[in-house]
Amino acid sequence: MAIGVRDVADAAGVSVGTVSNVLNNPSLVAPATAQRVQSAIDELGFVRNDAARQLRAGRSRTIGLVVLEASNPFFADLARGAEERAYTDGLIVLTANSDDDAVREQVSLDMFQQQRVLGVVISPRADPVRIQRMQEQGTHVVLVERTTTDPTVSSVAVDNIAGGQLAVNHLVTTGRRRIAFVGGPTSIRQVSDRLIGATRAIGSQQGTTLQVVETTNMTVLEGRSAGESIVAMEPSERPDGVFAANDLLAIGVMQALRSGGISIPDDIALIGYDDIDFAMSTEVPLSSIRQPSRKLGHTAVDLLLARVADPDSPAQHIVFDPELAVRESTHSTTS
Amino acid sequence: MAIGVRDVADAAGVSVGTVSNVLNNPSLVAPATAQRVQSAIDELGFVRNDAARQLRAGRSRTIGLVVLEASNPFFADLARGAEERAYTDGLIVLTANSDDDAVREQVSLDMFQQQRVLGVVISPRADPVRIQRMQEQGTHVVLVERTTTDPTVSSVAVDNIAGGQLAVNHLVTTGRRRIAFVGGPTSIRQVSDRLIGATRAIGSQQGTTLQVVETTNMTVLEGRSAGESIVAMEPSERPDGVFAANDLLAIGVMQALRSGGISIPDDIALIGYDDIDFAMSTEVPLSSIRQPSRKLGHTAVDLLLARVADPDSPAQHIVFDPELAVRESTHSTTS
DNA sequence: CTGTTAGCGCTTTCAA
DNA sequence: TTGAAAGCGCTAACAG
Repeated sequence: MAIGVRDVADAAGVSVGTVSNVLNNPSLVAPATAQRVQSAIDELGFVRNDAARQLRAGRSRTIGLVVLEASNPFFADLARGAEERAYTDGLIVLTANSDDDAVREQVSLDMFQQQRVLGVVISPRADPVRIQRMQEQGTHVVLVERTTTDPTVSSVAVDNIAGGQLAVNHLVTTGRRRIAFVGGPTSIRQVSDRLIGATRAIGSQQGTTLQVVETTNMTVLEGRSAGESIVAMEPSERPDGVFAANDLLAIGVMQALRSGGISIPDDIALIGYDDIDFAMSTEVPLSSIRQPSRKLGHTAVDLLLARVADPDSPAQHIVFDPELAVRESTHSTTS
Repeated sequence: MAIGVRDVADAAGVSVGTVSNVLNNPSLVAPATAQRVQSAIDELGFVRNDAARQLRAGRSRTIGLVVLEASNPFFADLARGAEERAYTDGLIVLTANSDDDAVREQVSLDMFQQQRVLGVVISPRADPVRIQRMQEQGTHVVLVERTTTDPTVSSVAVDNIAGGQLAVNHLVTTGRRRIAFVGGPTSIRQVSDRLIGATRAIGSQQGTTLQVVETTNMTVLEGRSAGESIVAMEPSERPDGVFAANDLLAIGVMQALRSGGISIPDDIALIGYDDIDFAMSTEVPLSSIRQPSRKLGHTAVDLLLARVADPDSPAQHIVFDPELAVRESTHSTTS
């Protein structure tokens, strides 16, 4: 039924080897023959079977990418960067959503290994043992936004501790004293690192306090409940500065505070994290900590391909610095 | 180097056929044997080679999805819906970004065909001839948000003409008379349909006018330039109601109008399209036309699998109705 | 219940 | 410059 090299060869009056050559090593084939074969291909509508190619090659031309949450613009941008980089090498990126679920992540990794991907780029989570095993089995791994003690695994990240410090320092500098950190679960490394940074910034300032409002995930909805719990606090207990572990949460917090009649930034200053495109378009433009998301994806693929090209090359660890983006949501009220 | 069924068989002291059976038809294998084989698999770290499986099966267990713009939350949601549906059947979704570029779309479709995907879900664009050819070659196609004259292609869509009407009727009902449509390129079917709907709504109302501000794409940035051009107009020429062809554009328009000192909705009412999650979180909460994005993805995969299961089943065409979501950006000023 | 074996469609030596 | 033939790793008959 399906057209294969055999059919093309017959139609062009050549052997299958020749057909393969016009496909892969055109220079070895006489122009006239190549022309004839090409016509046959077009006429019959021949489409190469990638499975067969891979089987021979032993490896596919794909890269696996596992993200925590594809609907978070930060990861969408990251994926974008990875795809762009892969595209220039004629590689394709398979994206999988873990939804921060260990099982789904495992399933995705299994599939990727079965596909014999060149390598895998993984954002947070992922069992270190599993990762090590994958590398032993020849599937290269690059970690995004997560460091590891395993010296054989490359990683690319943004300094989350510095980011947390940057955020809280900014709040304190603009006159806030009672800071709340909204985020969670803290089992996510990025979250705990940002919290560490926040704590550190608080520690170096007299008369400032930090309270933690833990969330179960990092969505707008969760942000809204966190915001509601802040609205419900005794005014004397209430923070005057909120640092949300990502922009989605911050947006939710903003919605809840405003509908609770609390003014931003007058009553409470608010800063997010990631600086997604929408941050500048929220009700009150949101201050945030910018991460080079696209570049992260791009660099992750770079690192991966470097190891594919030379498996003996040492693992690399690249860390980018976050930047503070100040907008209205943290404008100082006392000049 | 890599572990194959052969190695597992040797280690377990059985034949390759038996190994294959514990993998695919466990019920045919004696429990004790199966146990032994399983141990060998775990011990050796055997990972099935999907390419080989596919080669035998003739088809892969993947579905291809081509979207216009993965960074648009509307498409992200759509993809999400498709993935969820696919996951329940143990299928994986390969997502490709066309960026509204015909070449990239072609490349993606080629890759999908080479992978022998079960079928492809395509949002806008796509050459009808190419689609027909793909179907002839056995790759099923489902169109999203785009109808076709080809009776053999299934499609799922939201009625864009109705949506356009809904939007403009709402503007007119709340007292606006000089309406501007912001969107483009009009070569995108969704855009032209929404414009048709808008025109129709205008046509049925006395004393209303419609002007078109065409954009080259549908991003926040383009929206901002469109907004700036509106700000630059003579006040007497300026519209008092703007209908943006998607929310990203609307957000850009909002930014430009506000920084140009134009009040929303007092001076100009603004309505977008898609009702992405962020629409309710913009500076002025944005009215929009809601589309069941997730459901679109879900349904598209349903339709695809129906045809995979029974290639002779007739093509289906499902059309959802859009809904009006009213928020502050269009609140009537004159009560 | 288990073993043997013939390919799936392609690439790639090796000869001619 | 082209052809013939040997697999890549797996599954699915078919025998035993």
